Amino acid sequence: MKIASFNINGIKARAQALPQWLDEAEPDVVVLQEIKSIDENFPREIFEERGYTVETHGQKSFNGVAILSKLPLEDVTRGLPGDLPDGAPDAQARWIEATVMGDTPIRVCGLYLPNGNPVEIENGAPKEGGKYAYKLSWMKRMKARAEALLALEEPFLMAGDYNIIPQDEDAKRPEAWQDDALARPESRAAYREILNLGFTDAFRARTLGPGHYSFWDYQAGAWNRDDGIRIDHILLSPACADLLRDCQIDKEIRGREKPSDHVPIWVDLDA
DNA sequence: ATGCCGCTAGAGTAGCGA
Repeated sequence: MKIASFNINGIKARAQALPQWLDEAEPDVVVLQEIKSIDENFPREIFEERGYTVETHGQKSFNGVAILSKLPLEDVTRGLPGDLPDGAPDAQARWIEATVMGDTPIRVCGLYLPNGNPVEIENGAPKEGGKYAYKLSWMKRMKARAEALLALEEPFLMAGDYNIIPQDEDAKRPEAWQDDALARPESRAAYREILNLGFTDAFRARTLGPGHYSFWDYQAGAWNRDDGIRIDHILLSPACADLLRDCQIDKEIRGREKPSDHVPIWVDLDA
């Protein structure tokens, strides 16, 4: 079973490039981020005519996640459990889950983790109500959700745009990112807290060393200089890691016409 | 030091987010 993650940076803008990649890569399941569309406006037909079931969790203008699947989906849920630190509900559409009913059912979580910039520190702590505090509090909620799913002892994975550069080797120019919300120590620590629950970074289970990226900024000729960062990840639960056959980043997509600034990452599971 | 892109509002550019 091939499961992919792709931050498409706007479904309308990717109406050509996304179906072209789908037809070539033929994933069974895809989690999408930044659909930037309300559910009613999502062009379901493009995917349904290719045999995909479509489940969206969108909002106006920003964010928005979705799951496409050629296999039946069960128990679809939308939104990351938990509220904002002040108790208000989280209005941002960044999380969707479904169980993919293949030979071995796999719970798939699609996520769009907050970017977190600008970093605002007040009295040595992330400023309350700021974007960086939101990112870190969201990661705490994600950790809680991961713990709840681990307790079920069933294979699952969490795939998406994590907006986290895990280590310096995951950036062409790590010094340029050291104070950024994607790489700051608090961000990396929160990511490791989740990882240390027992997850496997699927890509790093197969490929070591520098020079592997999933995002290249549109600005400053980043793609032409291969000035990228690895921020799209697929974390596997222990039972799911046992099923891993392969994990790849489809880098060449970035050099095509009207590309997203991210490229797809996928796993092949023996499931 | 810097080069972009997608979205919305609402009429040309401007602001936001990333």
